[in-house]
Amino acid sequence: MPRVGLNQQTVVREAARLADEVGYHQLTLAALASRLGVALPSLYKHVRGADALAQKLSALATAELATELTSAAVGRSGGDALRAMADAYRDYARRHPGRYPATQQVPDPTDPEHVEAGERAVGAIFAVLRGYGLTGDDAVDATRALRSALHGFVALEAAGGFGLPRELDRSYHQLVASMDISFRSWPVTDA
Amino acid sequence: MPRVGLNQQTVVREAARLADEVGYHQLTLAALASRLGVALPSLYKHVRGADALAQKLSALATAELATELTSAAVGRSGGDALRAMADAYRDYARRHPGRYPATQQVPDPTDPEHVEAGERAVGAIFAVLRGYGLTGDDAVDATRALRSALHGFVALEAAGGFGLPRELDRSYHQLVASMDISFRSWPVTDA
DNA sequence: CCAGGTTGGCTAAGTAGGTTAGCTTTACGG
DNA sequence: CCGTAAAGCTAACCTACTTAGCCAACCTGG
Repeated sequence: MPRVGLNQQTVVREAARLADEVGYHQLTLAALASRLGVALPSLYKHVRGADALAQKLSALATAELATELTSAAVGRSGGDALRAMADAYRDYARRHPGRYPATQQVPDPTDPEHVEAGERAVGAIFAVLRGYGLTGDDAVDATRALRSALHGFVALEAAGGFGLPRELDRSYHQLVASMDISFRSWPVTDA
Repeated sequence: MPRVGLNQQTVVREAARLADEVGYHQLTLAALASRLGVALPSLYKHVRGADALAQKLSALATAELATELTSAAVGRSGGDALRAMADAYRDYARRHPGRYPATQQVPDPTDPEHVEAGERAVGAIFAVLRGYGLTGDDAVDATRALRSALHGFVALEAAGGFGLPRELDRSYHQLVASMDISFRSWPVTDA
């Protein structure tokens, strides 16, 4: 039996590729093993099981997303940064339909890289909002609002929840523009 | 073998209850059958399988949500209606953590009740936005924006994606208030 | 250069969930 | 009160995940 030479990184990377092809929920250890040219139980030498693989995939995708959000915003500020980051967010979700859902898994506290990736992602959003002069509780609320809007749109779009795919770009731009306006006069109520 | 006297409605209703208790993804035909006091394959006399059950559950939950959204908005208009509907939306998702995810499934075109429920739900949102003077493409964009914001928040909240659950009410109210402001000056860009 | 030990691969076997086939028996309508 | 539609059953099989335990390939040190 010739060795294939896998390690955890190659396994998780291939899982990401496979997920993008067949969909997050169709990612299966059996398919992954056959793709890697190995019998299914061999995967257990590299990942502790299906749940652990999903967690590692989440760490990978979250790190990628954080990086793309960060670099989209670099050198910009205000509405400019917001639009660039929002476009990068949706773009990532569409280019990686299998990885994106993994980013919604809450980071495994025992995996420092995962935790760091999560912090980097929300940190990128936080930084953009600081450009609007938002800090403290206001920044927390605004971050949650922005994450909600972006994730909600992207999730509904991916699920086909908007019916006909026509004019989705325009709808998204309106949504982002409306958040821009809101952030300029945040907080929007004194509650 | 005494008959239990099931029919499709009782099966789907019990599935909804079970889903709320154990979670949407933990809903299993085996658990449902044992809950109904029946052997697993007997369920196939009432639903065509696990996928069909999920679809019927979606129809049920969508209809419930549509009804609650509609009655929250009745007799109100503008920001008042928006806030009432938004509260009803989040409230439904929290009271029914197992049914809510089912509402995101796109309606089965071959199930008239399901289709009607979906139309009623987005119709309720549409009606509130007409109170802002929005029609045509603007109303489409605004509806998508509102659905994105509400679903995004509720999904992230349910997933524990916001970290500590502190001050979530305040964050939600800010989000809704910001949408209210945006809708008053919609469209928000001429793109 | 070969002798270990480590480890990556394997097969076999078991669990859980879903599905189909086909039988039995209840319950109801004529 | 008989015949039949259908509600329930058991048995069997498929896919997916997991664990146990074996074997061989690779690396390292003597």
